[in-house]
Amino acid sequence: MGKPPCCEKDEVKRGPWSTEEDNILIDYIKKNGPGRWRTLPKNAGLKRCGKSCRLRWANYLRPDIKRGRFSPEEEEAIVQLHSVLGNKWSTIAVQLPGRTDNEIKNFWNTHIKKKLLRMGIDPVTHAPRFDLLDLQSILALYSYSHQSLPYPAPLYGTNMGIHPSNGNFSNECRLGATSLPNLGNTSTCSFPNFSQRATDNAQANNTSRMNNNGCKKVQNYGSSRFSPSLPMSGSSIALTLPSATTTYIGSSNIGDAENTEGCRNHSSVSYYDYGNGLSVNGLM
DNA sequence: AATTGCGTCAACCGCGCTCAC
DNA sequence: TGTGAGCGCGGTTGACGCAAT
Repeated sequence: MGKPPCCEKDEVKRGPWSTEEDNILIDYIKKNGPGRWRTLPKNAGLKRCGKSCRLRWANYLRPDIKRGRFSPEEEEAIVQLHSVLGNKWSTIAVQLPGRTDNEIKNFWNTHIKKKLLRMGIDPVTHAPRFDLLDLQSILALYSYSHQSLPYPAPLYGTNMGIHPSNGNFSNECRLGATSLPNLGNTSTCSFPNFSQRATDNAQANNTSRMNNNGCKKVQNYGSSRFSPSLPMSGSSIALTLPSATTTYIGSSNIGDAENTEGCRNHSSVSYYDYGNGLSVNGLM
């Protein structure tokens, strides 16, 4: 025997809620508390399905709901939680006070999912997908020379950093870049929601490479003259750079992004030639 | 000014789980 | 133990507003 419908469809109002209906529901729940949704509409005098009442309360009328845009911190938290929990929106919502599962789900589907796809990251597995990448995005995937990335790599909102084993500045431009310099003239690279991982901060603090603003500088390589070949075979991509010039970032922008105290959360990076052959292994 | 395309998000739908009887 | 009510969850839809043409 199938489950009967929760309410007779021709006897209930559907569609957007009016202010009057909202007020009736709020007043009723203030007096009686939430719950008993099936009988609530009749008791409150609403021509709505109980399910609709519960949804309206849970996703919109509840007093503890935080409205407005998601902060970069919330966005990154959602991505990280999703990489562990998958589409468990209600579980994810527990970690984000004031946000509803529906709101997070919508934000994921309309913003984050598309963003990850643009970055060449599979929004389901959170693994890199080279078949999703355009050329510039592929160029964002590189590591130290001939060194495998520690996959599953940090896939989002990461940044230039310090080599995890020797503390030297990294030439690593991890996943998280949404754009690389246009091949040819431009020499900037944008990173959304730039944030330093705790481990990198700790290592960075051991260095003395600070700019005048007290912001950390990070060695990087880049590519106003970058014209690599992209042989793709098997499980690796090799990027070959044309020259072997090592330099530190001259701009303080990267320092701004790295510094967690007193520096702007700027997110642009200047690129300089670094040299050496770089490879990304263990992918695909 | 009108039309079209796209992004956003509130609301709906169906399924599955839990628990009381 | 079986059944059904109650509820929560995740997927999907569609109305609306804005930007581009």
